[in-house]
Amino acid sequence: MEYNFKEIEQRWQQRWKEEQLYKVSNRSDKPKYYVLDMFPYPSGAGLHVGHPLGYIASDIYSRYKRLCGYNVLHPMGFDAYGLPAEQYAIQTGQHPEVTTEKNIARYKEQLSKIGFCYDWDREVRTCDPDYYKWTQWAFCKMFNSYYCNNSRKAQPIENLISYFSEHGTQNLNVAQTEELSFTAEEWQGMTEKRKQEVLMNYRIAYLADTKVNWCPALGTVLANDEVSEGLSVRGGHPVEQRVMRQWSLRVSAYAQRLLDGLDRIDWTDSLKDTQRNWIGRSEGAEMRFRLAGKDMSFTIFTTRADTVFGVTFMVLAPESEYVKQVVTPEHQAEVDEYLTWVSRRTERERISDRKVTGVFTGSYAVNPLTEQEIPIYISDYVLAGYGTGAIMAVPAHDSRDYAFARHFDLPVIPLIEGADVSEQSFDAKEGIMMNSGFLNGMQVKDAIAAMKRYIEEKGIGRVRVNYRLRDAIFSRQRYWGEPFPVYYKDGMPYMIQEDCLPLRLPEVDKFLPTETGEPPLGNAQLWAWDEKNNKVVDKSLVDNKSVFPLELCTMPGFAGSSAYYLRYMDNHNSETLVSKDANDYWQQVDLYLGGSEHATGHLIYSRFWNKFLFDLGVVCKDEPFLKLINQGMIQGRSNFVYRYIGEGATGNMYISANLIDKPEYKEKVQPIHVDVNIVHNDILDIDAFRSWMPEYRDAEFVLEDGTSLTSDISNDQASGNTAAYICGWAIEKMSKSMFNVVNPDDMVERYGADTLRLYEMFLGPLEMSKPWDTNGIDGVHRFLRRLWNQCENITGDEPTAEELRSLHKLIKKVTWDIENFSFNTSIPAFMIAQNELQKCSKRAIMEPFAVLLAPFAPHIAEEIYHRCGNEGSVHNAQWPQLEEKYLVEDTQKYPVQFNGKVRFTIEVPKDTPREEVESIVLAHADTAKYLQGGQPKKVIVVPGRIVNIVM
RNA sequence: GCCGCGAUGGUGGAAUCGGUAGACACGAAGGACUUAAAAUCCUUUGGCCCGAAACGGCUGUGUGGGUUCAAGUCCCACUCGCGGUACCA
Repeated sequence: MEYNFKEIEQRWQQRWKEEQLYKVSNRSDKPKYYVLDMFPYPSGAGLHVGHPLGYIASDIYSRYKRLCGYNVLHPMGFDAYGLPAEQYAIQTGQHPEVTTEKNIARYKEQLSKIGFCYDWDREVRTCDPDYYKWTQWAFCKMFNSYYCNNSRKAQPIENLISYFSEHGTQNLNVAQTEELSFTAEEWQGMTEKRKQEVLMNYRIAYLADTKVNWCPALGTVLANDEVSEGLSVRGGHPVEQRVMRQWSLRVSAYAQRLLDGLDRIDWTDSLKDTQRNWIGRSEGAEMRFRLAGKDMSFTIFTTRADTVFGVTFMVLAPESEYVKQVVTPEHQAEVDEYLTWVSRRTERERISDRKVTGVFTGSYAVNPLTEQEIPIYISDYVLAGYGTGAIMAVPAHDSRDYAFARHFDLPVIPLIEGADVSEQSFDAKEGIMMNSGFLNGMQVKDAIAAMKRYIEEKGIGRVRVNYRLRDAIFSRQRYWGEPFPVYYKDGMPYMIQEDCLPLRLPEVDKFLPTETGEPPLGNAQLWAWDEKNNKVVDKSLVDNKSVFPLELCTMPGFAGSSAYYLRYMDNHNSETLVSKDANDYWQQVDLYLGGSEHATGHLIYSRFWNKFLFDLGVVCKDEPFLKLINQGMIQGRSNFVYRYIGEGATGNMYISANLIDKPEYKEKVQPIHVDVNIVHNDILDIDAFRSWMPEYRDAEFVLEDGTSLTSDISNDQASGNTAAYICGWAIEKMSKSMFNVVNPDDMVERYGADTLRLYEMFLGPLEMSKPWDTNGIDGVHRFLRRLWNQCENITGDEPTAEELRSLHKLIKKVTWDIENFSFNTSIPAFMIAQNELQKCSKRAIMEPFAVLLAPFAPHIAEEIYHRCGNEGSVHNAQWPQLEEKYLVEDTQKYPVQFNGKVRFTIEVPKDTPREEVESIVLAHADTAKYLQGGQPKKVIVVPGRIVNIVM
């Protein structure tokens, strides 16, 4: 009987659905295992063949764990808020909800065809009010919390308020935007509004004027991880710097815990390194520099306290608070001009153009150690957001300071013996100090420590740890996102009561900013908060007494994706984000699979979010994802035709790939992308090409054998031309514009889901990037067809020792592979076993075979399992147990090497002693031949492995 | 620049603990079956050399060194490719 994959797959998918095979309970005696795929954004383009790679791997692992007796949670849902749907809405007027709904339906259809074991009853969507209720809830909790550095956890803001009324800021050790100082009396004397302003300095979710990445084209602010090389990651639009009042999350408070936590989780080193770099911890010192002739000082941060004796100038960031205090009247105009120029530069210009710029302020600072006066400059190579926004410049030992000093002709004082600073700075933290007073003769490392001590003793500064990690900007001037549960009273934000959540996203008549430049929610009519009745009312009712305006920004993409893994544990719970029972049972994600592109975004934010919830006592684990695997990208394999552009070119003649290096065509052809779907094994379907686009209708070709094919088709047929047009190829990103997108639906249609799943795994190691080449898929499809035919009539015969050996070899291999996420090597193992067993259709062999195959190819495995006479599902079976006794062989093969080269092999009884193996080899007829009369110097016998004779 | 990852036939890749490099699959070539095609099956397939033949020789895992009886695998230096990051003091 023909292997009718379509019929088999549809039938079983239907039946599994009816029987709710994949429904997962939160109550079970079995041990739990939680497998999670990264939250997909349902884009309008649908899935291409690269997307399911990770899903297939996680599906295999989930099914394997299930067969091993675990209760496996393997959910799927959608990160449904986001820019593309909204941009589409702006262009077409189609409500993003409608587009999103449609895209999700398409994704689910595509996913279900591939036969994943998701429990769809647990699906979540970030745009669902029942879901974003908990996003808003967490935000309120963050607003009402501050971070205590002593207890190293988030605390209720009330604790801080009572501390202030008793002690003011004395001995306060908490995360804060800037260091404030006031007494208990001063606190008590503050107005309500002033108190609220002060508290903003400490809240974990806070409103502040911050320098943001503003993207004019998208009309919104973007987070650092949403910007790459000065362009928005989504859409590639230019981004500029602006100061705006924004919601932020005090992620930086958790910097140290985010760093420490990395040591306790099983992620790849590269991913951990990326996060460590992003967090960017550096230990250094803050030091106060007095202003010459003024009763004023400012603070800088340095990791090279040892170099104070070499400071020849100071530099402030253009945005630094200190700038206006330092500029002298004579230099005001020049400084203003510079500041204007800097503010006009886009981020992109700043990155691409590295020339030295800056301006002198007219003021001098006093070096606290040498008492020398040194000029203060402003330059944009100093960043306002890091350290204190001010540096002491040591040109001899910092390349940026060096460039600046050379440009402005400032002195360079070398501080390390033997360092040549005539051409460039000496940045390495090594060597012996000189020109440095009491540090002279010390190693750099000791000098840094000594200077830190000195600074603290003399009260010039203090030891300090800085992090590169910034607070996350949390406002977006967009429509399609979670609304903030916030209204404004006297200019200060207040949270909507918990029991009134969710605050639903209102309807708007257009998705663009308002005429006054407010975000799209400014277009909503029903968008004001009635504090008395606790409900949303028409904004015309705003009286600022009991009815107040609501926040107009929405939350960013990472808001909804930061705690979704918790919601899957208990997605129907309307009382809490996740019940204690459910959380205690599922604990955390055991295996998380997804792309490494989330290293500095989602994977930082959700670790932060989870730690905050952990501090609140809502979750029992302080790390969300125990083990994480990055799947590699599937790249596209593009095909090209080569248009002739040399002499006499018609612009419509194409040269076959292997001819283009010939002298008559070399450098006279232009490669043009051609749709990979009209190319098979690099041979162009000429008719399909001619009808692909009107411009190719009369295309002419020079074929592989050098003959030409004109547009006169009858002529070609008459000549009986059998040569082909061969296309060139290249590995590129899979994208529409390269015409190399391959759709999983087409693959399922042509080969079936089981073949697609097997082939995606067969392509190569999960973590590595690899090109998709449909050409190879026939191989795995043939394997399934052979297997199908082999299982036509299952018998009850006793298996032979050979057959049992093949089976148990397979059990051993596949079990090891799955445990080690080496899925690509399992497929050949199945092929080899099938080949060894091709005459075997015994139930005792094929039934366990089917169970082994079930995680990889669930449909055909189910069919074979049922042919073996089973009623229940193969997916409820038990993973076959390896029995080593079947693998034991009674003989042992030894390759025999002479000077490391294998010459022949011998076969001896198993467990032949080393000495005996040696004498057998030396007595072997061929040995004399290879010794060529010489004597072996040494004979190495590695028991069970190899023999090497050294001559 | 810095950090990370990678490089093995025409192609994707295998070699899991330092022990027969190229498993498995694609492609290609040849053959069987067939009126024919498709499908299926069989043989060959890293390169070079010798030869009537081979269970024949040499060479071979990006480059150059090294350690070892033995290196794709370990060490040192380098080249190229991919990804991340970018004035973080």
